Amino acid sequence: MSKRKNTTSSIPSKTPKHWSLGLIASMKDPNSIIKNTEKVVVIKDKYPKAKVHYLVLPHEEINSIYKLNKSHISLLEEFGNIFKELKEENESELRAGFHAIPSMQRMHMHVISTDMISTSLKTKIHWNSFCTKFFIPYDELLQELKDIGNIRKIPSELHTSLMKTPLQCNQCSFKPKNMPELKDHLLKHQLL
DNA sequence: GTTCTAGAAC
DNA sequence: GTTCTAGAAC
Repeated sequence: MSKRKNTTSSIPSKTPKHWSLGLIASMKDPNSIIKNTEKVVVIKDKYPKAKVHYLVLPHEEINSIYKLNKSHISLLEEFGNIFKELKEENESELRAGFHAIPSMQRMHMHVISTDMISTSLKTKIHWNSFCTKFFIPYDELLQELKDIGNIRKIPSELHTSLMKTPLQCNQCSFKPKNMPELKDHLLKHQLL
């Protein structure tokens, strides 16, 4: 047996060329897939920010919510049906929505429980991505698509200010001074 | 999006 | 001295 090291040229890499393509790879990974229908795939978020955290993605190559038009309304209604199914299958209270400025390619809807208890929840940006207006609820996105036929981008200064929003508990009026204090506080809500 | 870690904050 | 945040990653 040769102990020769594997070279990069001899290993077919499963790693995407760029991190922003990671979801497109996960859509094909049987270990990640929760549901797979004609129009959409549901996968587990690789770095869940709460006890329950799924992503719903279309098979259609829609890069982001900013590529949507009125022809996609029926697809979005399918997203709503999937959300309803997931709520029926889970004990936890779930929310569905989209990040105003997503980091990963392929349009995706987050379905996430309100507990926000997870070791992968680490930074203020993580928190503010789900607990400020940076998180666009499913119903609001669908309504905007029906009303004006597309999704309007948020101004970059609004993005900056949302990410700098002081920490605020999503379940009460408590304003933690840092992330460890917030995470400790969230555990107390879980006991009630 | 995450990881790593310098240096700010405590 | 330790905890915590925030910017670079070729």
